[in-house]
Amino acid sequence: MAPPRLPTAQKSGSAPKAPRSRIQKRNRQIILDAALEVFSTHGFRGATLDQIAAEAGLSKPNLLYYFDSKDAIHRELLTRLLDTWLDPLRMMNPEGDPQAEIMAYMRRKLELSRDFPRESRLFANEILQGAPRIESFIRNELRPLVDNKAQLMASWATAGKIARIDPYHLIFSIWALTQHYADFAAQIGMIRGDDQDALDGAEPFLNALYTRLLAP
Amino acid sequence: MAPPRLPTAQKSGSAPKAPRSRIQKRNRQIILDAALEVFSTHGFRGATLDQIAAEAGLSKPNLLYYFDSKDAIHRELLTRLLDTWLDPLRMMNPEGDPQAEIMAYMRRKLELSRDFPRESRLFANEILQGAPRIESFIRNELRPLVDNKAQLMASWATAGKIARIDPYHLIFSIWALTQHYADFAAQIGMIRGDDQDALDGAEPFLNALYTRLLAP
DNA sequence: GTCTATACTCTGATAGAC
DNA sequence: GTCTATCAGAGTATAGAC
Repeated sequence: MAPPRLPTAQKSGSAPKAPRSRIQKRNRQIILDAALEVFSTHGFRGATLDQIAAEAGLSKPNLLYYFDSKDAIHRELLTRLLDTWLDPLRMMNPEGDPQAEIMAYMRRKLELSRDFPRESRLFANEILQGAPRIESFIRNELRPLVDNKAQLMASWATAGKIARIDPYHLIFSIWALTQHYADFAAQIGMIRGDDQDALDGAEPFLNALYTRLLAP
Repeated sequence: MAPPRLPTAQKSGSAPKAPRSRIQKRNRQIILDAALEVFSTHGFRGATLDQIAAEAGLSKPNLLYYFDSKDAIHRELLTRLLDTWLDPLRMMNPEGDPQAEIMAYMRRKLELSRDFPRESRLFANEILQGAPRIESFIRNELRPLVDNKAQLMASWATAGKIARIDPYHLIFSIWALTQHYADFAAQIGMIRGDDQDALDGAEPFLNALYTRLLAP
């Protein structure tokens, strides 16, 4: 029951890495899995190589044989994460049915929280720290995309296809409501029980919420 | 323009502390302010006494003259925070108008995010780390209160005073939407600009959202 | 490729002069 | 009450045997 995994980042601009054997790939992946667990819980500075090594079942120097430094491990995780992070919003189709498109975006984000809660917490940790490592990503990639989709939603509102609500806050609300189930899972688990039930109830609730909010 | 401050925790059960001079109180408060800034950004383990000392304008040994340890500073901040954290939900009045009571709760939470964003991030950091230090608070204080108010809201729904929606997810949604503006302020600032505008638009949006959601 | 040993820095905390 | 000096432990990273 291994957790699903984000695709390997393959930025076309990055220099080609040295070829890696199967054992290389395998161990790098084991390390990244362990590091994701630790970084997403404690943040960059709060995490230690000892914890990651213990989680990975490898020795600390062995970690540093596969990655140049603690920072390099963290950077690799962030790169893979950001590569996928924008996909749900990118997929919003200007030609589709406005209400259905927004509902589908919300559901894609909720699925991301369900399938990749650790990645969501890794992202949350970065933002809480002031987003020092991903500021350029937010300004140069996320922001233009948000501006573009906000404009699209504004045009839908003007056309009477959806209610006249602030598109930026609509997007923020989708982020807040979906990511909350991953980022605050510990709290929700202590209140509602650690079963799936809590998350199972989220989808119908959010469906009802956005159905009512978007109706013109 | 000092930020507003949470009231000093005065648990009736705690042992009376030694009397403190004015300079004692003043410096302890300066340290707590600095520590709140650092802990809320980097989490407990990511924060260092050096950072806190620099932020407070005091020497590191001087910090430890006023507090027994790094942990003691952090614990004091959490205690003060939790003491206030439940107030908005506690104030929800079973005798009041259902829709108005829920809207008022949402607004009180939004005000808390506006006035105490660092405290919100301190709390978020704790939850992200799995809530190790506040687990008993969540299980023994927050959970019973949430159960109680959820039951109240369920009765309101049964009586046809509000829409038939899951009361737990309704509460979670209020937490997610209001705290998001404090916890993810860095991201919102990079997308919408660091002005007040972003937060100013939040209240009308959330008013519209919950007005539509709660209507029976 | 993996391990033990270790260098070196950072961090929490203490001692003791003033 | 506040500071300089310093210790002990933890943390990242490297050297070098195997």
